[in-house]
Parts: sequence; structure tokens; C-alpha cells
Amino acid sequence: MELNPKKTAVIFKAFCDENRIKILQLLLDGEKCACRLLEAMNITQPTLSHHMKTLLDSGIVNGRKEGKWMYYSISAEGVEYARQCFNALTAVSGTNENQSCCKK
Amino acid sequence: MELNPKKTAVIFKAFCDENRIKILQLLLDGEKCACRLLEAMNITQPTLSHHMKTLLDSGIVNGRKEGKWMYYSISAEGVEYARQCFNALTAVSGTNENQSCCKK
DNA sequence: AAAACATATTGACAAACCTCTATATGTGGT
DNA sequence: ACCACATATAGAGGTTTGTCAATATGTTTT
Repeated sequence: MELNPKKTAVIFKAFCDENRIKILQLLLDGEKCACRLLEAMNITQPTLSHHMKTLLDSGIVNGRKEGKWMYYSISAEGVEYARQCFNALTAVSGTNENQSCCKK
Repeated sequence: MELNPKKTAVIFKAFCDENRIKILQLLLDGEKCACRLLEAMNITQPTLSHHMKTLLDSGIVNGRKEGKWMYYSISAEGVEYARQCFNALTAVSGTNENQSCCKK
């Protein structure tokens, strides 16, 4: 998998903030309304909205509007894509280990 | 797996910057000396040093000093721990999908 | 039409982050 | 001891990020 560094950085921003991690944990047992997330977190409504935008941009979270309410859930497709990026960045080949410096 | 939000955020910082992602890509085929990384990247030596510190802090990368040289490699243990964090944050239960808002 | 409610946007501020230059530290060779 | 080299640290400047209060947008109910 050839991967776009800029795009990959955006994806993993989802996991780089304490509050977003808590939000993801809240979404583990299924879709939740923004108001539910808000009452479970210790942040203001605009701050939640800001984090949800970051999570949507990462592709890890899906949003669905229904009337007044906004429902958020973890995106299986987004997670799968992020997993592939993760693998592409961490799957060491096993060959060429312990190289010595060229200038030795 | 119960996970520490603050610690998890630090781990995934490794993947949140374009240059760090390029560094990880360079490490995919095995351990490399800092001077090798430096010549492959378009940044100054102190900037590389800064990113390497972030990568070490994340646990994704291992450092090994040998004489004047510093060798970096992807840490299998760090990657495995990160993978567990990723799974803990994205493994949806499948139950309780499409909840409706309490205030409907 | 107006009021009530849920969410998003704007603007401001502080903290964190990325980058650089300059300098310090530590190691090896002469 | 000195110099050359590899890397780290300090400090500064600019950008991004996280947070909030205030306000705007859009929806439902009365």
C-alpha cells in the first residue's frame, strides 16, 4: 500500500487528543447523539462540535443528521482504512536489520 | 483492554505529522542511522532530532546509541501496544446500533 | 409567527507544536 | 590535547490546536 503522508496525518489526529479518545470510547457501544456525548464529557458544546469535526475529517467517525439531532458512530470503513495505514507504517520487513552507519 | 487516554494520545502523535510518517516509512526496511534519515529528509538536524524524540516517546521507535551514531528502528513491542490501543478504540460491539436520542 | 432546542460557526486567547539558528555535549581520530 | 564529527538542547518565531463565550443556523413545537 502506497500511502499519502498528509492524508495519513489527518486520519491519526483522531487518536491524538485525550477528549477525542474519550469520545471514541463512548461510541464503542454504538451510535450516539451529540447531546449524549456532551453530557458525558466535561467540555462545552462548541468544543464538542470542534472535536466531532476533526473526527469526521479523519474518517474514523460517521455523522448522520436526523431532525435537530446529530448522530455519530464509528465508521467501519474509516477504521479499516486507518488500519491499513497503520499496517503500512509498522509492518517491518525483517530484512536489513541492524545496519551499520555508512560513515563508520 | 482499559486504556489511558493521555498515554494513548502520546502514542498516536507518531502518526500525526507528515515528516514523522516519512521517517517511519524510511525505517520500514530496518534500522537506520540518524545521519541516513537526515539525508533522506528535507529538514535540519535539530528538527530531525525533535521528531525522533517524539517517536521515541510514542514507543513506536527504538533508539540505540553506538559510538557517535544513533540508530533508530521500529519497535515491535511499541507497534503491538499501539495496535491494541487502536483495536480498543475501534472495535465496535455491534449491539446498540442506531440509538435514538433520549430527548426525541 | 414565535419560542425552544440542538448544533455549527465566529472570534479571541492560551498552549502546544514545528521549524530554524546557535550552541552544547559527547565520541573518535590525530 | 586538539580537532572533526554526530547528535542533543536552548531559544525564538510562526503556525496550528484546544478551549471558551457569543452568536448564527436550522428544526420542531406551540
